[in-house]
Amino acid sequence: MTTVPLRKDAARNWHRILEVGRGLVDEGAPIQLNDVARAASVGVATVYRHFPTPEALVETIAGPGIEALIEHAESALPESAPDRDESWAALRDFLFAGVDAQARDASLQPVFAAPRSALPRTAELKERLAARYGELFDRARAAGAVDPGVAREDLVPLMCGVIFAASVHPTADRAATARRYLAVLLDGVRRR
Amino acid sequence: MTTVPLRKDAARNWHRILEVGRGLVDEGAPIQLNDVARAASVGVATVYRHFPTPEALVETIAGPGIEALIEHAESALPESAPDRDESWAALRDFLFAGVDAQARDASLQPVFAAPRSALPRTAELKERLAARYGELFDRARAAGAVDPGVAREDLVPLMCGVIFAASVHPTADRAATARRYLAVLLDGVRRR
DNA sequence: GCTCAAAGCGGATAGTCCATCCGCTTGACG
DNA sequence: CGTCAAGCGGATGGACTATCCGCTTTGAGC
Repeated sequence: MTTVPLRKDAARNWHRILEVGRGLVDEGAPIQLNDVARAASVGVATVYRHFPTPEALVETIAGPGIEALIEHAESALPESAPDRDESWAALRDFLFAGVDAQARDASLQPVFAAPRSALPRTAELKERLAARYGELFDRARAAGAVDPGVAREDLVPLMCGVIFAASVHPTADRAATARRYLAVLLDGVRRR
Repeated sequence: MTTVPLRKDAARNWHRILEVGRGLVDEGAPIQLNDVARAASVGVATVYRHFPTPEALVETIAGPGIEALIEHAESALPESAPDRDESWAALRDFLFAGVDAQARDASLQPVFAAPRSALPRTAELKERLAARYGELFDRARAAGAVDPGVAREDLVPLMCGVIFAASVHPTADRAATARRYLAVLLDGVRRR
């Protein structure tokens, strides 16, 4: 992955495109690369060169958000202490953080929900995040805090499901609904 | 809603179109009305006349599935007896039935997940179904079997979320995963 | 500061897909 | 059988996608 540094103009355009893309994502608009080009005052080909598909653009937009989640997870992990309640609390907090992030940043949802193969650029990031979540999960599970019917691989799907469910509910505040649903779900995930 | 009966040829075409549409839905293909027309040996305009959008076609395809769920619910409801465990079991069984149906019939998912306003044709059916689920829910709730943080209006979103989560999970058997997730979720919904 | 190779640019345009319109056909009914 | 409205079909304009290629800009080397 040794990338030659971009030429000055190319870097400028890259940022402009990303900015426009971020704006579109935030307002929930569908991403059409020709429109992005016009809005960024850039040729169509320039957009397509940097981002061959809308998904590639969204992926790149989502990058920082994923990294933030990873850092969040890493900063809190090392304090070990596999006490049952603590390990559960740590897992729960990160799931809430993940749901909050997805509710806040619309670029995350499609990236998390997409199959691994569809997102070459973020595959490695997702891997790292999954590994962090997995560690938290394993600790909680080892401490006996988790229902044995739930596995590591279920965490991301379940988080996506929570966000999706909240977006189906015809409510103004999607984030609050998502938190509520996650709370209910976690009552089921927690072992009794 | 007094509809003039269709002319013989129109009815024939209508069925052909629906059949083709059902096939496409079953194989998970995206629905393009021009393709449907060709596959049904029918003019494009004929398809558009019956179904102005792909959603309208899916809606109609989903109709019988929704009706089956309604009947299922109605046939079991009247036996009243608001005993706590029984009312919970009835609610649970119908949620499982709903999830199973969605896993089996791909046309249901978009219809359930769509906002009321987007689906003029099925709005009334969805209403009826929601009313049935609502009754089951209210009975269970009145019997104290349900977590007070969950409301009637949450049932459909949560079911959609379960299906969505299962479809994110990279597994062969989506139906089984969905059932598993629903079981976990219901552990959280049930009052302890 | 000048030169020049190559990295990068942009927009014209060919390829697709979508949905409407309108002249023709067919079924219903007396 | 004749009438005529309901219904048919596909040609076609409009929108969107993505590529190609001739031109411009950059920056490394002198």
